[in-house]
Amino acid sequence: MTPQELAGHIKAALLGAISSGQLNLATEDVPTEIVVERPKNLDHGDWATNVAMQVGKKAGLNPRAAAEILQPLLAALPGVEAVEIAGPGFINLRLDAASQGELARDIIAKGKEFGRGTQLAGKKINVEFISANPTGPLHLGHTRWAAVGDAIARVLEAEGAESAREFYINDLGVQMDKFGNSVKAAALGEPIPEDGYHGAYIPELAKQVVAENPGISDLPEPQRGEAFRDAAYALQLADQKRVLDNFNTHFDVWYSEKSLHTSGAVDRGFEKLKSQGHMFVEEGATWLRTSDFDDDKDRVLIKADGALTYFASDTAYYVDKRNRGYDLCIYLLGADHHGYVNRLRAVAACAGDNPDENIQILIGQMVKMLKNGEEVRLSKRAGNIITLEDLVDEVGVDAARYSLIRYPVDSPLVLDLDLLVSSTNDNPVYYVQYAHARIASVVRNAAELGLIPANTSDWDPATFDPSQLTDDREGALLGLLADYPRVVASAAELREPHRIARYIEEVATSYHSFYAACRVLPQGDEPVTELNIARLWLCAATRQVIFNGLELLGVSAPDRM
RNA sequence: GCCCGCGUAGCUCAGUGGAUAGAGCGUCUGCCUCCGGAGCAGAAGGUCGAAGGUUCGAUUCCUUUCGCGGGCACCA
Repeated sequence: MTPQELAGHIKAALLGAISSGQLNLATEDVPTEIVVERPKNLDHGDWATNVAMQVGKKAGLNPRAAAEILQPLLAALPGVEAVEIAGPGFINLRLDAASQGELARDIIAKGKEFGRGTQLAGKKINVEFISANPTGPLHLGHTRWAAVGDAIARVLEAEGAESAREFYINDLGVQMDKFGNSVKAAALGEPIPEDGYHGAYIPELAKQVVAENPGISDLPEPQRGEAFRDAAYALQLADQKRVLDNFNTHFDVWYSEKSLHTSGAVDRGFEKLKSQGHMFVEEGATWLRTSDFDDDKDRVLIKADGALTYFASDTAYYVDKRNRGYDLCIYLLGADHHGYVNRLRAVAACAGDNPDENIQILIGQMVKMLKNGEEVRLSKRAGNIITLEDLVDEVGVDAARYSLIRYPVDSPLVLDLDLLVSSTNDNPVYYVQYAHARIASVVRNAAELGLIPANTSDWDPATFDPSQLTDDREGALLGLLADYPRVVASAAELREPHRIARYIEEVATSYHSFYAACRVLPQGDEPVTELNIARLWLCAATRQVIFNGLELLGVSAPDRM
């Protein structure tokens, strides 16, 4: 029995108590969602609910009295072994082994589908992240979002949303010209302009541009400058794509800022804003009255000299996303962009949307790398910025992704490289992957011994007797596995994939504990028992949950390490 | 000055109003004749920055305050 099913039963019991007159409560005072949780302390039971405390007051009873009315009704439920009232009015439920163990069968039947939900079914969500200038390698700040943004999209999809990962290419403006001029200068052997780009990748890029474009240095200006800029841009963007692909983050849409202007999207955006009545002209400039909606000042769209601001692109881009059919636009921005939150929300409001529904902006704090106890500041590739590739070179893709996703994004993150390459308990990614590999090994051995087919999809449900799983550690593990769908749902709702990571770490811990105490395979020439088989089902179910969880993080689940 | 985030064990950090506040590291004590010891079992370690408030109940929500980090543009 899953906690969701249990919650349904409890609600039915509650409604039953009302209709039979045992409980004097209006049906609209029945909570729509009954909270069923794993108690922190498992001595309290397998599951706990606080409904009695929620409805007690409304029913004119103290919480314990309300709990006492519900107690016999819950005790009569199939699969419920014991019901206790504790503390201020918690109702603690204990399931019998068979009912609790059924879950393993359910998990194996569902496979990769286990844990997926429908909370966001039918929603089209645009998740925009990284959006770096194509003028250099991706740095550590981008890297955090490369991992977390992708994981958020995966988690949203697990709850039924149709999500698109989108990369906004800032390919317009003076930065591009500075970049082009820097590459050109490097190619021509001239000093790179003071305000240009000085990373070590610039001369390399220059070499490549010249090699691929014979005669480019001999073009007349301004064609030469443009040719350098465009060629370097193409190479740099391709490099960003390559790096991200290698990082297991695959964008669905690469959206060019320049194309906003050439496609007429900017004009359409302005029309939209004008039609909503929030644009005005003052001192020769055209403004958007964002201060109508919580922004601290109005923003310029068209400068007095007729040039468009960057903010104009932002507004057009938002309107364009909505025109492309996204119900919700999520922006994942660095801490240095936090001043954008209110103005972007105001843009949504100015476009006639609901900022609480159609737009969401998440701010990620800074990332630092530590090596030998000191902050790493120098990159081989890019001089004084650390790149995504530097991190991957040091620790590999799995450890990099996992450790970036493992923490909530709103606190600054310090990655200790020495720890991330260590193969022990203190390195969470290996701890989790190890549990997965260990289970795979047990199942492999079982198949070799002829206990069970190698592939779980060939396992015969009739051979599984869940009532065999009576050990406390088996119960603890099963209860934890049952919680997985709820963890995925809350990770999706809160856009916090780190919850998945923390959860599968708990699963790994619980599994190791079970494994140490409960022998799975028969020893020596012992006969095969139903208990052996039941434990194999539990092992396979655990492996599936770890696998599914790692997949939502974009981290591999190896069968051998 | 104004805005945002963060203050939880010696360290790095979890904890979307619930029971005795958790994990890893570090320190200390145990466990390899058999399924992967990259593991397990246990001990010690806390005025949840501070003060008020809301609540049956606050680390969690609100106010004030102290400390730390980040941000303010007719830049991109």
